[in-house]
Amino acid sequence: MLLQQHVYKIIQQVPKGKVTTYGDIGKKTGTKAYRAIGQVLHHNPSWPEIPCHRVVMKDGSLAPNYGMGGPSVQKKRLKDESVTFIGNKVDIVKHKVDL
DNA sequence: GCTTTGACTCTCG
DNA sequence: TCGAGAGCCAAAG
Repeated sequence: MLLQQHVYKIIQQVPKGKVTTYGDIGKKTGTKAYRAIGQVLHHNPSWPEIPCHRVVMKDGSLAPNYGMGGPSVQKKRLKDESVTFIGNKVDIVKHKVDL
């Protein structure tokens, strides 16, 4: 399966109110090209299909160059899904989904 | 068609 | 503990 499709599938498996990391996706897909995952998400089709706001860095930080108005929107969306924040980072310890 | 760069992570010094 | 280098995939120039 293409890495792209695999990544999409993993993200779709993330339940509401939970988040995942690039590293986890990479491990799940069995690839070490974490950058490719970000690249794929950058060119993602649309929101409902690919909730890239549920994908954060390993330490819980949001993407610095996040589109659609920057990380603020992503943060807002996550908050709307009952995701707690620690300063400007996601509470990855509590919300990191264990696939 | 090849080269460069990018929403990353891990390992070594 | 912090900084630098390597590895991998995909899209754009």
